[in-house]
Amino acid sequence: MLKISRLKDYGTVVLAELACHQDALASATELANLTRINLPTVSKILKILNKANLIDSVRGVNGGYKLLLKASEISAADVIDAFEGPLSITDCSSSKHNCKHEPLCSVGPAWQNINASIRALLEDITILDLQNNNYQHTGISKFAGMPINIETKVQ
Amino acid sequence: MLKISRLKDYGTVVLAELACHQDALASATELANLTRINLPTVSKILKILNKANLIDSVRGVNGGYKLLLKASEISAADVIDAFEGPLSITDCSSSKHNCKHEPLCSVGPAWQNINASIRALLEDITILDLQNNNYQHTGISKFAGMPINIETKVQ
DNA sequence: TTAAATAGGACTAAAATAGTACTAATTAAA
DNA sequence: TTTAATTAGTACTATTTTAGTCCTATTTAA
Repeated sequence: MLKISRLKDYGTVVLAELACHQDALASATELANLTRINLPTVSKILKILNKANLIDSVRGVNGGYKLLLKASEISAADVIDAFEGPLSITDCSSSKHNCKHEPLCSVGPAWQNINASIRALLEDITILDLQNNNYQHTGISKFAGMPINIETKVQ
Repeated sequence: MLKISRLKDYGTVVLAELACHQDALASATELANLTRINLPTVSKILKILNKANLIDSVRGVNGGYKLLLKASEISAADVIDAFEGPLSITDCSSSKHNCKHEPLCSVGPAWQNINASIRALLEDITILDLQNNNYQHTGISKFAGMPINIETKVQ
């Protein structure tokens, strides 16, 4: 399936929530309550986002987290990168080539372009866009009735 | 990670190989040799593609597979659909909503638009494009030097 | 000194994925 | 009519990835 993991999805939710707090600190506990995501999971996500320099942390009593950048300056691609480094749609769409199939693979190079396109798409979407749901794409209308039917799984 | 599975990637490779054979039948064994993908795996892929009506099969001695549509008529999205049904970038980007977070989730609706955009992108790419590596996207140049570094894993 | 909070890492459990193996059905050709 | 080549279908196992939890250390305000 072409998908981002649940943790990354939650990552955007937590960032969006942090954006609502502007420069005020929010603790992991508060964020867990606000987002209804379990505390240990929120905590884990915050550590990852912090390590990726998307948020700032303050330890000790009354500590917490806040955004280091504005919501409009954090892209969906940044979030994905925070969790695992730059994305790649297939193993061989990476720019490093050492796939044993490569000499025979007829489709590899094209995936690299596709990968770049998807990345470009995700670079253009910010946490602010996600919050406001103001992301629009010219091609959307074409798929107005498209049959998406992945089951929703909650923790 | 935002990625399609290896099996789907192989699916495009096998389809591209079949496209080279035009209307002649190619057996699973031949295709395995040509693509260097293990026979049992190629066999599994062919069954899936057949079930999805992307290819035709003939049983018995001298049997094999061939494309049902032209390479220019099969999109990357078709291949993904064949393996698992329509794609969805996050659980909640589906049009069916029963996520317990939904009443509080600030980002869900936007993911649905992003999902549609990525799907539109993949709908526009055909097996022929993949073969010829002639897929081009206006945004690519922007990411010419982008740091992709996912390790390549081969079977 | 204490309590609230983050940091980091280790661990377990669950889910997804890949790959393999086996049996049945089909068909051309000997 | 028998045999061998070939696909169909299904079930199984192993591996990998992901999610989630827990514990201990560190920091800091009160």
